[in-house]
This record gives sequence, structure tokens and C-alpha cells, in this order.
Amino acid sequence: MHEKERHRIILSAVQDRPVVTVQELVALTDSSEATIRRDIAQLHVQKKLRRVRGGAESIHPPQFVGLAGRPFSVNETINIAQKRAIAQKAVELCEDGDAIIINGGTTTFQMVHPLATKRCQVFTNSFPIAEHLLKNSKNTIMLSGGVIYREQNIILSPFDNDVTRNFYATRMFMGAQGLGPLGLMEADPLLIQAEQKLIGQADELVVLADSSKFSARSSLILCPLERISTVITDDRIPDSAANMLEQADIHLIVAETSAAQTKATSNG
Amino acid sequence: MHEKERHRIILSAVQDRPVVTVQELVALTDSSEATIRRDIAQLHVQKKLRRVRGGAESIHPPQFVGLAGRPFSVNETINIAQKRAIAQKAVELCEDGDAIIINGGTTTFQMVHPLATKRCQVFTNSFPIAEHLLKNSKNTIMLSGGVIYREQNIILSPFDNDVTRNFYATRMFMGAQGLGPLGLMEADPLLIQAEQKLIGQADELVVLADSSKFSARSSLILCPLERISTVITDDRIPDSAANMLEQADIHLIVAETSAAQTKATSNG
DNA sequence: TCAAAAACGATCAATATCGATCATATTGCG
DNA sequence: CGCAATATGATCGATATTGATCGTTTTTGA
Repeated sequence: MHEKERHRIILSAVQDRPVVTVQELVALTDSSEATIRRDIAQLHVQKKLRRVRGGAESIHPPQFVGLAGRPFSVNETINIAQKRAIAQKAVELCEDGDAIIINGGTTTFQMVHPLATKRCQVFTNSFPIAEHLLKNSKNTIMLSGGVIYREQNIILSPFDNDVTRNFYATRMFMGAQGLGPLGLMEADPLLIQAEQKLIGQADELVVLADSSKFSARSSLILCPLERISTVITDDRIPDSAANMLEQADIHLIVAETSAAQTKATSNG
Repeated sequence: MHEKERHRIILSAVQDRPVVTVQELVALTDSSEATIRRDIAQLHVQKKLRRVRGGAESIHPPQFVGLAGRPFSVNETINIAQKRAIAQKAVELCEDGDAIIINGGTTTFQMVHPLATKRCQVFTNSFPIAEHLLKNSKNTIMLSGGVIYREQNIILSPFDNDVTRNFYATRMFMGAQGLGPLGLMEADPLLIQAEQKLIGQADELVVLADSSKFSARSSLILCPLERISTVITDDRIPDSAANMLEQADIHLIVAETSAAQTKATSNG
């Protein structure tokens, strides 16, 4: 067996499981311990894996830090003040007893805090949202079934016949990657699939989009503007975007980012 | 078992309860007290957990225990040693890549710790099981859709057409309220509904029942003995029960409650 | 308060793993 | 074919990890 071939096998094995032992790799590649050690040492200096006593481990998060406290570690902190204010406005649309759908996302996740004091029927495809509401509120939680995708933190079923079809709500709340004249735009095909499944299960479609989303562009169009009933954004929305929404007959709610008074726009 | 693997199991165990004892971890990892102590000391300086006398505790502040915080606060601690040993045996039946179904329950929940080092395709109707495996393992997690019932901690759909029907496994693992000549018995109608939905979606039905379950009786019969392939119990199973299972041609696995052996307490 | 039990820390022997070295095999090239 | 360069396998002393023992400290319960 050639060196490259062993390396491929080793890297493949180390990605599968948190830690692979030298013995396992010896059995896997049918070569000697010494060779495996040399390979591991090589791959270690190449930063392809981390060498540990007894074998090797993946260089990527050896630790599964829970998604409980900080569901979306990367995106969560950007524009957090705007997202909170927007989510607050979104929850203000809800009354006890309402049946609502919350699509997974970093902006919609912020709805969980104001929702803690409500008692709604919440249908979601987001594991973190369900988890948080379950532990910190008395809302009735309904979850879509399917595979849990770790990266996007959503639950998605490849089948069309899941319980999603049996739930109908007055409002659906969702975020977006971008919002332009062509409609609602998204970058991740997986999210597209999840969202399209839910759109159509609610009377009104409420889009939560901070003002940065009006300049973002993505390749995939999720749905046209006509489908949107309401857009909630922050007070930095450009006039052009506001006009666009007005012409599409979309109800626009602007959340004052009180914390972001750094902008110091005395409203008038 | 290797160091990293033990650490994963320890961290997994420390997350679902306020404190884990050294003894529990010894049973869970099949290593010595000294090693566990050393591991805990290591993880302590790494701030992955907090070392306390008798074991270790989670570094994160105690969760909201009020609503639905800890999975099964009441039942979880009774017969815990037996349940762990039984769950350990159950996981030994699983190999990487297997598709398995885990029905919600306090005994089956204990499977999450040994499962932390596996990579199976796990379908479950239990929110806590899904949550724990999602955060502490690389298994693929699939969830049934529906309403989350807080008291039983399971997800249940009143509809027959959910994704459950689209998943088929080699084995289904489930607990039970009682196990007698008439078959598998359950007390909660809600659980009956959930379990009957899953039975039939797997080749083999594996029942996890500690020995106290053979004397328990409930009003509702879930399925006859013939449907059961394997029963895993502890070493206090009465001979009469063992005979009953043998006559029903059920494979019986007895888990040695090793912790009880060191104590050498003649049970009474 | 005292005694028993449990948990702890330190130590040591057994085991597993490692690193270095040398022998052997394979490859490339003149 | 011969030779050098490289890769691989084997051996052995060095090092690290593990499990057991034992004396000490802390907790438990009367």
C-alpha cells in the first residue's frame, strides 16, 4: 500500500470518529505500527490531524460544546441588538393561544426570549428554538420530524408526508439571507428546502430581516415579494428598500434599536 | 478504552445530571477509580467540568430545573446502577453504521452515554435523548415530528403519516412498565400510542427491563411476548421470569451490576 | 464526640506506547 | 546489473499510562 493511500485512509478514519488508535489503523491499512506512527507524525506537522498518545484525533472541534447556551456561535453575535429588537416586534404580533410557525435562524431564535411569557402553539423546525421554549416557557411546542442537521440546526425531512402538512398557523416567522425586488433570497439549499416546506402552512408570512439584508444578495430565490405579508426590520433600512416594500403592498414594521442610539437619530 | 474516549463519556455523563460520582464513571468506562480521578483532575484544569468530592459536576450553572429542565428528575435515580448496566449491554449490540430506534424512557436514556463514542443512525421520539446525542456524539439523529409532551418528554404525532413510517431499523430499543406472560405492559396511554407507532419499524425488538419490572403489573398490554426478540435485564431477575422468557424463545441478556458486586451485599 | 465508611493522594509495579536505530525491501537511475 | 535513495518492518530501551495498594483525610451516622 502506498503512502498516499494510507494517508487517505487515516484521514478518513480520523474524521469518522473522535479518536483512532494506532492499532485500528494498523488493522485498517495492513501495515506496521512504525509506519502508522510515521504517518501520523507527518500528518500532524501538516496539521491534517492532531497526534495524541495511542493514536490520532480530529483537528476539528474535539469538543461538542452544547448548542443550548449559544445555538449559532458564529452568526449569533452579529447585529445582535437589531435582531433582538426585531424579534421583540415579531413577538408583539402574537397573542396567547395563537398558532404560529417559527422557521429556524439566528434572527428568529431571538424570539424565544420575549416568547417566554406567552402561551402560544409554536411549530418549529429548529431544534434550539424548541429546546429553549421547552425549558423556559409554557408554550405548546410542536416539532417537525426528520434528520437534525447540525450545522444549520434545523430538522428536515426528505419526505413530503410529515406532520408539517397537518399544521396550519395564522403566522409564519422567518429570517432570510437577503430581501430584494426579486423576492426573498437564501444561500443555503438546505434552508431553502426547509422553508419552502413551511411556507404555505400559514396565512401570513412575516419576514424578520435586519437592514443589512436589503443589500445582501444570494443566488437562490425562495419566494416572490407578493407572498410576504409583513417585514420587520430595524431603523437603518434604506429609503429605497422601504419604497420597494411599500409598492409590493407589504406591511413594514420598523423596530427602534434603542440600544443602538449610537446612531443618534432622534426620531421625528 | 482510550483517554479521549473516556473523557468524552465523562463529559457526556456530567451534562445530564448535576453531579456524577466516580463510581458511576468507573462502571460507565470500565476503568479504575484512579484513572477516573486522574481524568477528572485533567478535565478540571481544562475547565471542562468542576471537580467535587465524590465525582464531578457540570461547570455550567444549574439549569432551570423548574419546568422541564432535567429529563426525568424523579424516576431517573431509581435503580440507576441496573439501568446503566442494562443500557450498556444494549449499546454493545450496536455497531457503527447501524440504524436503530430508541424509544423514550428512563432506562433507554442511559444508552446515550455509551452511545457517545458510536456513530449510528438513531431515530428517537425522545427529546432528551436527541438533545444529548446531538450535543455529545457524532451519531446521526432523526426525530419524530409532533407535539412535545413535557411530562413524558416524548414527541407524539396524532397523525399516522409522519416520518416514522419512512424509517426502518435493524433494532428498536424500548423500556417498559412491566413484563409478564401476557406480554409487554405499559401504564401511560400516551406512551402506548408512541410505542405502538414505532414497533413494526424494526426487525428486532429489544426490551430493556430491570428485574423489578417482572413483578410490576399494568393494565395495558402493548404487545405479546412473541414480538420481542431480546430482553436485557439485570442479575436479580427471578428464575420464574427467566423461564417464562426462555419458553417464549426470547434471547435473554443479563447485565452484571458490577457495582453491586464490589459491595458484596447479599441483597435482601 | 467517636467510630466506621468512603474518598483521596501518593507510590509502585505492570502494561502500553513511543522514539531511535538498524535491517530489509522497493524504487529509480545510470 | 549495480548502486543509491527511500520506504517499510522489527527490535529494544525510554517514557507514559494504568491499576492496585496503603496510609491519610473527610464525611456519615450513631
